[in-house]
Amino acid sequence: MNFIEELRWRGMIHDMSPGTEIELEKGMTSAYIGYDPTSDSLHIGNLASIMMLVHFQKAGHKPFALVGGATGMIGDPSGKSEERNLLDEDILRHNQNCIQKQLEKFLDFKCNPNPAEMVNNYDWTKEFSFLHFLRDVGKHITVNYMIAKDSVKNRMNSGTGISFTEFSYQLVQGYDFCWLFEHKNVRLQMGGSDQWGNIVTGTELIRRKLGGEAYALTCPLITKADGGKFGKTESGNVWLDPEKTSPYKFYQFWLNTSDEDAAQYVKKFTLFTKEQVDHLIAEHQLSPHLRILQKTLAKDITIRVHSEADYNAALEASELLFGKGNNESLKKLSEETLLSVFDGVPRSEVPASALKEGIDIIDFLSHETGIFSSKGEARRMIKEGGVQINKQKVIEDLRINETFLLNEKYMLVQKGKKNYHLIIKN
RNA sequence: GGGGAGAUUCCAGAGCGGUCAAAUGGGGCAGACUGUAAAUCUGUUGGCGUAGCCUUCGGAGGUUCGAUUCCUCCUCUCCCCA
Repeated sequence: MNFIEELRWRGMIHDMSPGTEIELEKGMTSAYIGYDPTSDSLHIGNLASIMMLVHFQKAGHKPFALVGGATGMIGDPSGKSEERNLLDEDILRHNQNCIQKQLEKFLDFKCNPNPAEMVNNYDWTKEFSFLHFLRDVGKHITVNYMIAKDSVKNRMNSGTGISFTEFSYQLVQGYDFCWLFEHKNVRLQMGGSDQWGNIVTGTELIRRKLGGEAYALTCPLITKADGGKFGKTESGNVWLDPEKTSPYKFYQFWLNTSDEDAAQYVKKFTLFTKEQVDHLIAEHQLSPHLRILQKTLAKDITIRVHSEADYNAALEASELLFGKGNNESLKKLSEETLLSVFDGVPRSEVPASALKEGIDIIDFLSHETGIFSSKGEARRMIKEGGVQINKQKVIEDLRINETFLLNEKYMLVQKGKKNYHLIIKN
């Protein structure tokens, strides 16, 4: 199965320029995708494009990951319109290194003959003078052409307008493609469907400036069946960096996807073959309550992004918290397992002396630990049966003391079904 | 510059002198059901406490026994005519 066919059955093609498939059939081709280096970690919103590069490399082509040190400074009008800050070079390099480390989990940067390669457009942009840019790049593209782009048009019609800087964005990105075409023989740029306009400016620039033929391929935006935005939770982005999003939370994110979404995500985010995926979906439909799709999806992605050990820990934690876990099984845990299971769960400390005397449950849940922002809220939730300590529901006139401690040091407070809080005796 | 409308608890949006911590809907949170789902149903959604009290309805004053509701000024938003 070739690259395009592979993407096609996975539903990862939104649009591509004519001739792309023929070009790829000619032999090993190079393609690139750009990443924003404004953070030192990628998030799962980047996952679809990463997978495009993975499939690309697996099909025997050479993938390039570009970090947009230069473009990141300008701000792409296709996305949100907030002003961006200039990143200084040190941070930029740091972010680039972190991003490369994450990409190494997916792409092979060492294999032959098609190792992945990382580039930073800051390298060929930083010395580029304004005049030089106007003469060398701006001359080839008409303003009429640029204005016709949806991203620009929308902003021109809106009350806020568009700054010259952001207007120029497509030229800077287009120049990247041009540069890579010339110096790295890159023939194809890929990305999310929102990047189509920018990518095509690149192919246009290549045609006019270099007389070359380059191609564009985009994948659809990842959607959720309920219309919500993919990749966001109440607590923000889901990051690939375990420091920012713990493997447990990461695993939970995928486990909690809806049936429809899971079927879509298995195709897009795992490397299972078409037969395997069809089989999984069929199996899931036979017995949806087993949630085979979600479990397989969560396992596969967690292992690839983190590790087998992280997956096992996340699984263990999940079973303990949602499955057969009860007061007894909690008490049996060693301190080490306890801490690893609740890694990433919010914590607060309580002085040993207070526990010795005993604390009123309401004070304990509000002032003492900050789990609830007011006593009323704590009281209300207890009445509703929404508070558990060490997996046992609590009542209002309870006093918390040392007998509640696990391993003589910890206490697990649960607000509702999914919100855990680890209390540590200080 | 002239004329008009409005600013209410997370959002939308009622209230138009006491019965208003403030209708209703949405959202959030929780409970039941369940597959750690969806749908549905129920409860809850200022603080302290559970008698009641305290701080809230753009800001500052005023009228009144009493104001979210009336008056004055200020700030901001929107609409129409120039």
